[in-house]
Amino acid sequence: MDIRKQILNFKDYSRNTSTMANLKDTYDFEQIESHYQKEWDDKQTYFVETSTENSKNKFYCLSMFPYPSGQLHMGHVRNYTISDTIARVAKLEGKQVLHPMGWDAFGLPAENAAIKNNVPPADWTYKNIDNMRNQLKRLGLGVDWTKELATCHPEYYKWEQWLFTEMYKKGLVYKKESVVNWDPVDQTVLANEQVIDGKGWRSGAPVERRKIPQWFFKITDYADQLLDDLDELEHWPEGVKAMQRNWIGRSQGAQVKFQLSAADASLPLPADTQALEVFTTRPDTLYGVSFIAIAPEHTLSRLAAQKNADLQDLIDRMARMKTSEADMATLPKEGYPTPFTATHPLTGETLPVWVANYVLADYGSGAVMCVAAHDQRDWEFATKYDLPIKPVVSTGDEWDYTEAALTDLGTLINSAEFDGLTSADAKAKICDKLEAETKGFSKIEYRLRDWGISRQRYWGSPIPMIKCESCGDVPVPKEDLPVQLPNDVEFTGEGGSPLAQHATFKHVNCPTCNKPAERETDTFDTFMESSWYYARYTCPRFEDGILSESAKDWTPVDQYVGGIEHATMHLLYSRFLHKVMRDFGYVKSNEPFTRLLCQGMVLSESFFRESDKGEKIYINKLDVDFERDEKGQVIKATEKSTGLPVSLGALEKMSKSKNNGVDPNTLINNYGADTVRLFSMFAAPPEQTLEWSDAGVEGASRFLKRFWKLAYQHLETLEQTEGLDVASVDKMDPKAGELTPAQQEMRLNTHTALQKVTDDYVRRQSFNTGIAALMKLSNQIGAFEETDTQSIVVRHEAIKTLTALLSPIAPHICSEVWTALVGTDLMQETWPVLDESALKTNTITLVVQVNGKKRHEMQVAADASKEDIEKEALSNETVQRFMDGKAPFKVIYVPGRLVNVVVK
RNA sequence: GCCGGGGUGGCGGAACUGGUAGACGCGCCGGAUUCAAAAUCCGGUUCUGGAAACAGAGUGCGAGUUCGAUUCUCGCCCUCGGCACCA
Repeated sequence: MDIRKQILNFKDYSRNTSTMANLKDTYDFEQIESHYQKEWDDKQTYFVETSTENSKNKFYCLSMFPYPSGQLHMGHVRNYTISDTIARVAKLEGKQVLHPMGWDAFGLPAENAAIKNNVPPADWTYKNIDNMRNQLKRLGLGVDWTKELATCHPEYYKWEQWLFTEMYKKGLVYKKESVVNWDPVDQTVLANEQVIDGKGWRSGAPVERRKIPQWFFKITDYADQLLDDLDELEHWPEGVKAMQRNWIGRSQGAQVKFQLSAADASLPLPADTQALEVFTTRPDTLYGVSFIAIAPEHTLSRLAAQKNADLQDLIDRMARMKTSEADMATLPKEGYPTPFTATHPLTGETLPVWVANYVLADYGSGAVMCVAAHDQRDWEFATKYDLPIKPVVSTGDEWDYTEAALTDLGTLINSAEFDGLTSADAKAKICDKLEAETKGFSKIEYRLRDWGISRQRYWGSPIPMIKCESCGDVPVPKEDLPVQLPNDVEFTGEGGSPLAQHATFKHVNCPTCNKPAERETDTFDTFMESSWYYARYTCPRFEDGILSESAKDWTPVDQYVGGIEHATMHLLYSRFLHKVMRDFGYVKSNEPFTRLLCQGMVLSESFFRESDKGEKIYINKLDVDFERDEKGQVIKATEKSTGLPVSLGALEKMSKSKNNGVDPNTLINNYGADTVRLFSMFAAPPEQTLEWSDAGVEGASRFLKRFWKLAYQHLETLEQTEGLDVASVDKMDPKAGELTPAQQEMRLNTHTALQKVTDDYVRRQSFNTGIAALMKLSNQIGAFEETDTQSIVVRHEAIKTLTALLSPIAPHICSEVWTALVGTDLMQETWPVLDESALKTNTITLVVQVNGKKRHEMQVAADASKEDIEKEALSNETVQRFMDGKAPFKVIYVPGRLVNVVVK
């Protein structure tokens, strides 16, 4: 079980100079793939020493590590093929490539399996890891397995516990009450996904919101840095950066104080709630405030509910809601008036105080000032309850306030001495006035909330804190780390966390005063493990600290590849911990991931028929017969076993429940890893969704067979030519002597492809178009049938180039072809060198348009002058026909592209 | 609801900086090979009209900017991802 057992002994293999293998006449992927996978393992081809020296030319390529569910799925295949391709390109470019793999091994599924099958989570997880590692290896990934780590291993979580205690000492950790989903029947805390329609997934009981003390990281201390440093991330998708900016949600506004009074003498205001502090991003609309709204969980709401059964009902219903923002935002607006009023700080006006279900208790103070005229949510609420709508901003145009709120900025009206000011000026001036009268001040607020890291679960890293009656919260000292998870635990899914129920885990002596104390039984949020693993990969067995010097040299990650679903949380938390580790002196950079590629999901068609009860029964594609029309469109589908008609469902993310998953293992058995990799990379650009297609896989397989045959036939021709052998051809210069036009064209095609594929792989990361260019080159090589010596040399260059360029995608077949063609180890080779001279041509094709429509194509000399080109274009018969006898009004010439003749 | 993607032939996709819409692959159609089939090879394949040459239309919908828009702007529709305890 110990992952250190995975470390292999290194042998010193010299460069492979084995004698050239003759290719077999058929492509035997099984034999080739197992041979090279073994060879790479034996030679430790992908091992990299994470030394300072090597770091000067380093390339750290990382894919988001998988949760070890036990089954590799196509999403994994896609993710790891993308990162593997990028890593292999970098290796061919001569870089020191670190491409590690590990396991995000803590999480709910292991506990669920424990409850269901009575298997200890550790056993279940380690077994899954073994399975998945074997499956991953069959993909032929160029991964340095000596760097493997699993987050559930005590040697990993030890250091994260230690980091937590250091953060605690630096004041970055605090404890506060926070809401969880509570299942009153199972007496346990539920994750959001375990709450279905407001009910516990196992008990079916209505879930309650309950406040319990939990640990938080002060990520908000880093909010400005997290926001500002996004500008450094040139190679991140703009969309992801935008999502992070919105998530952090920095906004400039004002904190305004409203004095309260109680209208009902029997419900006096509590001593500590004589005023409400609200935050607004629109202080310019302060004169338009028509009411104040408070959250249902607010102290005043509960107070008011004592005299209002309907309000109490609303509060109860809200207490049964899930804690998610999406649920809150889609709720129809609902509220009740309270017997409290507020005084407008500037006008002295009396304003009603309402309870409103759209006010979030956890944001700010749980109260907002409502400007019905200029905020859409306030407007909806005001319209429903007939509250006043007071316009105080004008854009100069007429506005119908019975239709919607006017949310644009403008010029102030009905705002006393501020009338006529722009919204921007008014914001500042109103803040000044509030400040002068001590009724408010300007303030920056963030949407970002502190990161709650406590989970009431077993299968996570224990939070290393001890609660002592006399010393308070005491972090576990370094020498006592890690706080290990006990194995003797029972799983029932009831009664809360198994750790809290464990006989001895909880009971310890205080590290400070040695009196009996209680250990924290909550574990870390699993985002914790995934927020620093990339740094630990650089020194996974380092025993003297969280990170060795390697981490300074080998971070940041140069290329990170993973799913778009991690755009906000995982990436934000990682960026946060990276900055913390930087401030502690363990890494040097500001940001953990220099370049980010977010790959799309893998989708496939789903098929179903409806049962008598009207439920959808999903049927695997393999169990369906199809009838198609002459365009290949499915016109009829029936279930093989029953003959019943089957409906075509949507194109959906592969999942068990939709029965539309494709098993990578079966595919590798049938077609080989190279075909599966090729299809995954060819079928769509990496960041878009990928639609699975059996026919497409067949196509990828056919291409590899054609490629094989091309190489095989080339070698045959070569051997049959007198005076030639592979070794001599490989040393001959393809551009020596006069080339025939066909040979010149072949070289043009080869180097055009080389140029395009290099650009597609490296700059654009557009692998599908790169592969398309290679398929085109392959077709061109197939059409080049000359057999004279010079042509063989030209073809040799073409096939060698094709092999090298295809190798990051299909490494096994290319290794075998390369060995036969060149005799060296392709994995030790470098990227082909572009011959600029091969790209030169004498003539170019130009398009001639009339009024923007293509009407003619013409060949011109590459160095023809603008005048000559325009003259020739205008003299063309077709062009003249479309000019309809009129004189050209304007002629637009785009060099190398087109001539556009404009007539009126 | 808020934030961020996506929408192009029968299908997946290409067109990179506003300049030939449909590269490459799949499917389909025709042909070669075969006793036959599979496999393989060759040719065709956006739609409409036309025998063809050719013409017209066409990138989710509606407007706009431009000599020229899949690409830029504005307004919609559909769809996918995230929304803080799935990872």
